[in-house]
Amino acid sequence: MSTPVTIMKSPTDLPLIAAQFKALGDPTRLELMVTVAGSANSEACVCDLTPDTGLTQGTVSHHLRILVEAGLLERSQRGKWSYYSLTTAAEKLLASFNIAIPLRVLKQDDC
Amino acid sequence: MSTPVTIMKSPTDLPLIAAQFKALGDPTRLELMVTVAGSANSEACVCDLTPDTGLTQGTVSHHLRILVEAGLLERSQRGKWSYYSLTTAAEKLLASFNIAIPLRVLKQDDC
DNA sequence: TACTCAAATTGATAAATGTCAATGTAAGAT
DNA sequence: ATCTTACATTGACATTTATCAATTTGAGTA
Repeated sequence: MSTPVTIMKSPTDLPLIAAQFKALGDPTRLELMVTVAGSANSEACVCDLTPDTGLTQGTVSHHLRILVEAGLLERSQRGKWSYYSLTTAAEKLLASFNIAIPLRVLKQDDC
Repeated sequence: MSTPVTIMKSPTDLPLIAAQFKALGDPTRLELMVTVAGSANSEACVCDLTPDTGLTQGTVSHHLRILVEAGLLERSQRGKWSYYSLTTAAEKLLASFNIAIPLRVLKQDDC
């Protein structure tokens, strides 16, 4: 009988994980993540995201870039627009915190 | 038949959660958390934690204070020593990331 | 081609952060 | 009472960060 075992991240992973935590450690960026997660098709463009924040478009682009570099958002350009969506890593991460992840993401059976 | 529902944090919680992420977003602090989690009785004193980091004792105390203020560590003084241990919030948080939480913490039935 | 719109990038600046050396504090030991 | 030991705090400093205003890039449009 196999007992459940904790899969432990190797110490090498810690800086990478810390980088993800750091990226989420800014209220604006966490709000961006939540907004993206709650958007139609789980994606949003900069013009959708900017007004909510009360910040400049350039600043929002900057935050989005940080989230992309942390592996939490993906960027896909269609026409003039850049659409940002959660990576699977980010979905798991936010879901484990019960942070505003729409049901669609969690109920994987009917997707 | 009830369908599983995501408990969504209210937007008000986001700054608090961001603060916890921020506290964990430093490699040194994340390493401190892991070391504490892996220590005997899941607690450690500053003198145990300092050498691993390669940092000054004062700096380590500083980081520990930040983790306490974020609600991730608890401090209990016994004699000359200050023992730091994970809060239950921190245990859940790290466990959801499978980060070096000893089995003892996870197998709640035999505690 | 020239124009428009969305987004990225640059440069500047004020604020926050991580770190150390030095000092302060408080509890046990001599 | 004096001395150690463990830890916290302070002050200083270099680096990083969040932000804006302004400019550039790049894709569609007239």
